[in-house]
Amino acid sequence: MALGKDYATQECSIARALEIVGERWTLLVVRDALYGVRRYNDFLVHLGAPRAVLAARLQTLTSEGILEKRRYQESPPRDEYVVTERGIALWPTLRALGLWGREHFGEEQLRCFRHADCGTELGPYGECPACGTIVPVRDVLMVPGPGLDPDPADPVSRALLRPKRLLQPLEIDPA
Amino acid sequence: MALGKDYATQECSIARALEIVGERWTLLVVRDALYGVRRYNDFLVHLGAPRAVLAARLQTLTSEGILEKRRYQESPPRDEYVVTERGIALWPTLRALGLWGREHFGEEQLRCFRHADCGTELGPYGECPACGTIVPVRDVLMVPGPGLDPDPADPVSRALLRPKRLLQPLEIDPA
DNA sequence: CAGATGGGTTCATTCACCGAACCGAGGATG
DNA sequence: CATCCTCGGTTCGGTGAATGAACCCATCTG
Repeated sequence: MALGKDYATQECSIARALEIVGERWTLLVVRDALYGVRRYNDFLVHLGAPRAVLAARLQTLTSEGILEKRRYQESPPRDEYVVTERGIALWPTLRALGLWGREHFGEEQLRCFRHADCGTELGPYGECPACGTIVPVRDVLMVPGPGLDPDPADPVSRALLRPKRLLQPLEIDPA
Repeated sequence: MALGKDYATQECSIARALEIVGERWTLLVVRDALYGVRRYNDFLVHLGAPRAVLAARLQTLTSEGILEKRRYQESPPRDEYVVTERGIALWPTLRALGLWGREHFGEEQLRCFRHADCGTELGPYGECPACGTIVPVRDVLMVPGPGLDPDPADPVSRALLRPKRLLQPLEIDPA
């Protein structure tokens, strides 16, 4: 966690994980990356985090192999941050955390996750109750739930209103 | 999260969850509570967190209904912090996080979780592969894995070496 | 050429974390 | 009955991270 006192004495994989993704904003960056956000500016707009903090987080996530920075156009040179397998592997954690948050502190469902192949809503562990299998992240379809603001201010949130598969790059309409 | 900028604009259950359990040390306190730690001093010794921070976290966790503070003896008056159902519901999150940490950053397994009824090691979602059911947290048996230091310095870590069920109050030997 | 865009860096302020010291109630010890 | 010890904190000065606003620079666009 790169603070004065780290979790080094902990001898625990949870602590080790938190050293990497336990800092403020980090898990939300990964969440957005799974939702298909890839560009610095889109993260910035959607998260509302300070620019310096975002830059630092993208840096660490990249060096830890959770995101990958890659050039997607020359002239002007532009990079995007794409989530790797290691980042995708955080999906069960984020799923569990989101479920806990909704069940204990949220009223309405904000986002709904379905098995893209059959349309069934995912169970608590990311499994498809109909097919009886764990749904790969690429086959998860995210659709807005009833509690979500239907007309958000920022274009990234607007783009996230459209049903889309996880990991699919986000398409922002010029609007 | 009670910082200058909170996650309020996020409209997301993950962000809401992180506002509550996303601060430094918080998830480790919950982890210890699930492991059976209940007393201020035991948390202190095992975590190595600053006293003020620990007190603050126990306070928030209690007011959020994740721990419950209760008198377990008069004279001298002593309280313990017992994890509630809401706290127990964080088990899937911690399980997923620990698994991710071990698979991607740990070498050896530090702790092993088994179905107490049949001894089978839990699957990634906390299910028993033999029985085919999700194992209730109370029926999870925690045993030390090969990577765990067999002779730790503090008495809490030593007590956690003995196989024990989750939630079962920790017994520290006087030693 | 002026302005916009994308992706940052710099900087002063604020705030949380840190560790050490202190504190008070209530046994235990001699 | 004076002292020490334990438990569960609080207080406090110092440090380092987060914040938000400003600035920067290369490249398009009009």
